[in-house]
Formats: sequence, C-alpha cells, structure tokens
Amino acid sequence: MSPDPLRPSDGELAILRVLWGRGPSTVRDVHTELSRDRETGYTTVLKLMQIMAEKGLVTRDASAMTHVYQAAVEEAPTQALLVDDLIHRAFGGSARDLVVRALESRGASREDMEEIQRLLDQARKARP
Amino acid sequence: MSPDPLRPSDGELAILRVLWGRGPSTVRDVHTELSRDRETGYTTVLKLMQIMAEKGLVTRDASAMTHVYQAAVEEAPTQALLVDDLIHRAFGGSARDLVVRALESRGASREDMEEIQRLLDQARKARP
DNA sequence: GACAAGCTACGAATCGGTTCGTATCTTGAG
DNA sequence: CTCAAGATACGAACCGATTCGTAGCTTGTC
Repeated sequence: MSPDPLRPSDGELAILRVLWGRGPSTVRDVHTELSRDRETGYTTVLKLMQIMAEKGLVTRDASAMTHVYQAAVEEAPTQALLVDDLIHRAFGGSARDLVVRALESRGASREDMEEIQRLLDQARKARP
Repeated sequence: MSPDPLRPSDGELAILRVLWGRGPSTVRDVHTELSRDRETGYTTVLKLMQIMAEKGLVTRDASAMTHVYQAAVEEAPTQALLVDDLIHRAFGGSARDLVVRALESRGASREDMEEIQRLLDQARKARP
C-alpha cells in the first residue's frame, strides 16, 4: 500500500524548489541557495532534508561522506497537488474561480494572459 | 500601524467559508455546517472562532447570550491572498504557471475554460 | 599522527494550530 | 424556585513543523 501523495510544507517546498532547479545537491548547496532569501541555520536545513528523506520526498546518496540529495517527487505533479488543495480549501472545488483570482492578481501580466490564451486554445482542441 | 493581512489557517478558512456562505452565524450554526464534512467538537469550533475574533478575522456581536459571528475579511481579497501566496511559494512568482497547472487539473471543465476565455478577453480590453 | 574544517546525527526546545475537558453562566420550562 | 439544556471561557494537552546546540565522525594538510 503506497502512502498518500505528500503535501510538502512550506520549508519542504522551499527545499524542493532548490532541488528541482539545481538537480542533485548537497545540504550545503541548498543551504547556500536558501540563504539568499532567508537567514536560516545550516543544521536546520540538514534536519529538514533528513526528515524529507524519511518521508520519501527526497532520496539521498550516502556513499560519500557528503550526502547528495535529489527530489523524489516531480515538480509538475507537486504543483498540481498544491493547486488542487487550494481549489478545494478556498474555492469550493472550482478551478475556474481560482484562475479568476489569479488573473486579477497583480502578478498576471499581459504576456501571461496571452500565454494562457494560447494554452486555452490548445486545451480546447485537445479536449473538444 | 495596521497589522499585515492575515493568512487564515485551514481551520480558519473552513469557518470563514461558512460565514461567507451563511452570513452572520452562531457557533452552533457553523459547527452544524462543518459537521457535514468533518467530525469536530463543538468547543473546538468555539475556541477557534474566539481566536479568530482576537486576530480580527471575524467580529462578534456579544449582546445576546448566544454570540453572533461575522466574517471580518472579505472572500475575494482573502482568496487573492492565498493564491498569491501559493504563486510565490510554489511557482516562483509566476501566475501564469499556476494557471497552467490549474487548467491541467481534472477540475477544469470545458465550460470553465470558456468562462476563463471570456474573462481573458475582458481583461485584455481593460488592460490593453 | 595531529589538527582544523566540514559533515552527519540527534535530542531538545519552541511555535502555531487544533482539540477537548471542565467550569461557569444564562435562560426557559415546570 | 429549581432544574436541565445550551452557551461561553479557559487551561491543558497534543501535533507537526521548525530551529538549533552539541556530539561525534571524515578527510585533507602539515
């Protein structure tokens, strides 16, 4: 029986994003990267990554003294999981309502909208 | 100095959604409504709503013995806050990427897409 | 081989969110 | 008035996530 797909916490997600971006990395790599944004202790990151390994969010190669970690979950499905979660928690299950809010957000530029337009056209053809 | 806008937790959001839907409600109203989905104790909901009142997420009318609570934050801005939060935590700030994932989600029907299409057209006219 | 630097392991403290038991108050029915 | 039902208040426990100090293990350099 495989465990339910895991919902990464805030800290876990931050680490996953580094791993997705950099590929296999050491704790130091991740810590250095995260330190650009937040002040955070080295052993804090280490501990978190150890826990993530236990949970199956990352795998690690411990053959060398300095372990090398790798994301064990893919970016797209994880994002989809989080989006789905929010859709249910805050939008009563309506993906449309979430998209509406996202487009209202100041984060959505004209180019974004054109990109989305294109994706919509594609989706329509694929799913007529 | 007004406090930062509050990010409601899971439980808080569930309660807010009831208040948004029902309008001013008693603890019992909310508890009854929530009990459709989850088994949850009455005093648990009570306590949570008391804390939310302290935080300013809800207001309450305590003039009668049975207090009446009301959402103190609006639905749309709160949703926008949560969407923005997710955009930054999981999508590196790209609203577009979030929308893409949302549209891929099984939750987005053809009608949703058409609705979104319409919204996009509107948005384009408004923001040329 | 001894040391310094860098690494992992791990226990403990903390924190916010959540849950619930219990005490106390209010009110309507009899 | 008395009692039972139902409400609020509040402390305490619990839980998962996070943080960090400290101990102990490698390894490269001299």
